[in-house]
Amino acid sequence: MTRQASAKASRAAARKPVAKAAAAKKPATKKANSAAASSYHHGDLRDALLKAAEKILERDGLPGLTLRAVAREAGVSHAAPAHHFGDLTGLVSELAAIGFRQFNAAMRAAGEIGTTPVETGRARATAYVDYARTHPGMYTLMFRAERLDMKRPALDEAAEAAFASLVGAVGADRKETIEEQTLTLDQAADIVRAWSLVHGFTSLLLDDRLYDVLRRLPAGTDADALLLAMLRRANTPIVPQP
Amino acid sequence: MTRQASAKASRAAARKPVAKAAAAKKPATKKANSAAASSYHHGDLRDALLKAAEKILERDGLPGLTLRAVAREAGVSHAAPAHHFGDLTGLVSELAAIGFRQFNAAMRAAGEIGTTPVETGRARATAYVDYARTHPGMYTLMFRAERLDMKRPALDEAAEAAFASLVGAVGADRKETIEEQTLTLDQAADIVRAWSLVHGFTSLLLDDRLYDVLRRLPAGTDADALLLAMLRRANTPIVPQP
DNA sequence: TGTACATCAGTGAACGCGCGTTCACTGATGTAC
DNA sequence: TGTACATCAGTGAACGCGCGTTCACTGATGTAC
Repeated sequence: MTRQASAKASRAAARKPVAKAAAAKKPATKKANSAAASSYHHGDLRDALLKAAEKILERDGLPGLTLRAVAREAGVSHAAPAHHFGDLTGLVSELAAIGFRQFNAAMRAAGEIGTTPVETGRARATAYVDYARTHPGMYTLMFRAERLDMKRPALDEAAEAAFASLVGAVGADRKETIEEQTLTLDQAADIVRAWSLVHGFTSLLLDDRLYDVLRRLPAGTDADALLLAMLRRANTPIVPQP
Repeated sequence: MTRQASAKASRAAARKPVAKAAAAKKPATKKANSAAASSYHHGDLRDALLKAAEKILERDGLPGLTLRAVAREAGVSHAAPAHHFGDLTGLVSELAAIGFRQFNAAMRAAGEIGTTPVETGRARATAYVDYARTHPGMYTLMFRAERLDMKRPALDEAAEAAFASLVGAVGADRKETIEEQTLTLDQAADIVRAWSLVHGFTSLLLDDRLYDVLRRLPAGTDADALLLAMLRRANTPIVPQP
């Protein structure tokens, strides 16, 4: 079966099975489920569309993420997503907000690890790269999509929260509380330095640009080892002092 | 006049003026110009298509770079680019190779600046960011286009040459000649560290993600100042030693 | 010097595709009475 | 408890758009003789 044919088939049939599955799971909770039990009204389509969008994003990449593809994946008519999100920018921006929340949660959890600043920093950096590797589509969407509307409240809020975490972490390394509203040049430099280092590594890794380095290393040295080595070296001056 | 209408008009008329202009410029040099003087055979269409592609890339971004748009910009039929490059991947890969050559030349020129390693490193980093800022489309194409065929000889060669420059520069900082074929983990760590730092900064800058930092800095502090401050800080440990 | 001819760069019409958007519609929901 | 009705989530047909690809073709070039 071709992909188109399969999509066509599911378009016709998917709505009912989905509704039935939901109904079978919790058949009695009427108030919460009455909508989902129907085959016409989905009940929680907005959420289902976002889940479908994430799935497509990770499977087919950003170019595959279209309103029609999302509708297809969710088994609804192709006009339904526009109903909920207005246009692709709307959907994609809401999806990115979810990404920032996931990402921020991972960062904060990692911040609890380790007893020394060095250990904690390492844990955070590793979590950063890990999130990007397990959610490459999301990461790409969050950090380089031209299509995002950063002024959307949900997205703006989530992105600001992630930034605040970064600022807090750098402040902790500097043994101070950074007043977020006005940064000194030194504080900004440290923030941008940490961010650039790990974001740059992540970007190069996702774009397959570290291959040239990795293949020249002793067999068995993987990206994780390279990241840790880089972080270790990052604690020494780039240019040796005379 | 709408963009479509204008494109339509130029499609019909552009070939002749172009040929005439070329003929007027060097009317006598027969051998070099006999092809360009004709209105049917372009003479150097391959080159003209690449120039048109670069123009579109910088003006409309990667999504605007299509075979048809390139043909339109060059004033030839839309089937002509396929004739020269096979498909979009071919054209885009050749274009990226040009980008890597430009980029590498800029890096090497910057490497001549400065008398101390710190000054030279700063010049190189600045040149790196400057190239990306003056050629954002090209930079994006080179470092994140999924569409590139890195196995194309021209592209592979140009990208490898740029990488070799980086390795050489890091080797100079380490006061050693790095044998490119087999890296130690420490050498690789330093290479990736320098690259990640400047590539990360560049990516965040191009994607407008440094806005949150810049707007919190004293008025007048621009991206250049932030870059220099970051490089200065990068010569101290991330986490202060106890 | 002139002519015939192979080559091939570039044309333009045609095709099918997937997309976003629009819009009159349908059918389930929940509230007012 | 039952009925009427407003609401609105979701449908599906239709539209126009730009794209890549194909292919028979045309017209300039340069070489062979």
